[in-house]
Amino acid sequence: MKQEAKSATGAPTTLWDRTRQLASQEILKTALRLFTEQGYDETTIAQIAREAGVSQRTLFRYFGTKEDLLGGGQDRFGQVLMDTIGEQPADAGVWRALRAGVAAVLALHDSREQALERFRLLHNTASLRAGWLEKRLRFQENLLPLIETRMDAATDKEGAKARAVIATAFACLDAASMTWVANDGKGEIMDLYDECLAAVRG
Amino acid sequence: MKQEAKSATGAPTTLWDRTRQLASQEILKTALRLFTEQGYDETTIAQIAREAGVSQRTLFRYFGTKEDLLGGGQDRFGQVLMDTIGEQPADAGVWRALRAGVAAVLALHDSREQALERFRLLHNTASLRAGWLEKRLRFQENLLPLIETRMDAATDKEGAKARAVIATAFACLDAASMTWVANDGKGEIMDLYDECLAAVRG
DNA sequence: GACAGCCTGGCAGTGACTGCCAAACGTGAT
DNA sequence: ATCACGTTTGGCAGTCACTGCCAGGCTGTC
Repeated sequence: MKQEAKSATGAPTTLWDRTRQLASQEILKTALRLFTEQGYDETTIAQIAREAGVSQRTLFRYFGTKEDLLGGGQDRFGQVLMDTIGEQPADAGVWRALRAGVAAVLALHDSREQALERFRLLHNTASLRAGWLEKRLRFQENLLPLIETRMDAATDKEGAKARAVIATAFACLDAASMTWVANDGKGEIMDLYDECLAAVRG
Repeated sequence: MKQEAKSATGAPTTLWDRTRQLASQEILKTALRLFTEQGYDETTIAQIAREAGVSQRTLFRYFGTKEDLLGGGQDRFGQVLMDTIGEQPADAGVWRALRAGVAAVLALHDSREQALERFRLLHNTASLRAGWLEKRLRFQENLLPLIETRMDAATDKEGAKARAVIATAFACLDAASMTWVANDGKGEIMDLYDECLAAVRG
């Protein structure tokens, strides 16, 4: 726990760090391959560990849960979301701020293909969906204070309205990404998002 | 599989049916008690089975999963939702129809206290929340055709807008029930729902 | 080169959940 | 009352995700 890690320019990376990263990538790659090949539920941790060349115990040390093997940096999503929304000008409305956050998160994907593959897996696997929705709820809760300050906070007793607004934004993202996947990645998710939000807000 | 069960007036209920129902209720009662006493995650299936006087195997035959032990008839929720919305007059808008559905589901709870207890458990237990959200997503998907016909369906390629509208309604229900729980059951959920929807739709 | 520290693998255990099988029990006909 | 039949039940073993614990190996430091 000595915090030696140099952030950007990885000059003084120790061998450990490099090995760690290598193993991590290998595990992630193997997992994603097996998931898409045979499905999430049909792939066991034992199999991933075996094919990645590590022990189950080690795999669990890198990724605490099976879900974490998909969407490597889900925690990063939350961070980017918070940061982006926080950086929006104070006079930008809630909807504009939320839109910016959503766009920023979507921009995080490495490639269109990877994003499509992830979303497809996500929307077609019940167990994954559940986990994802849960994690997302936590993001929403973190966002609450940020959004509340952008609304007429005083009259609101317990943040019900702010919660509803945030949840609606995510609901539109959901609808948009689902439709995007159903159309095999045709068009832009953000366009769909805008359409959805327009349909909701009349 | 002889379909002998008489629907309403249970006159010709066999001993089997009665025993079944009794056991089912006993299990459900025990589970709810233990969940509220010591928490969902801290309660094991073994304990519930022991205290309810049945084997684990039997418990799993009655309720397929641990989650099913809470919210005994979650499937019924979906049914009532569909039925109610289907019965709304054709010229009622989507929002009115959805509101009626939400209200009908909320009216299904035995008592205010029970509803509060359930919601509290739900909102405070990550694993439960996940399962609930997942099940709800399936309801939403079932609702799609019903809502789509009430919107200008033709222009919509893949039901993105309908999905967004439905998800938004549930998002408001979420925000409302969360706030309701936070306020220890003060006020009416439907009032909060209306407030939330108003905040979203401007 | 030696000591300290992290990383790894293996092992045993927990908890939800499932398939299988034999025993117990309700049910309808004789 | 009894018998055959179908249902229900409990126990057992097994799978899978996941967690502590411990010994052994490799790395970094002095």
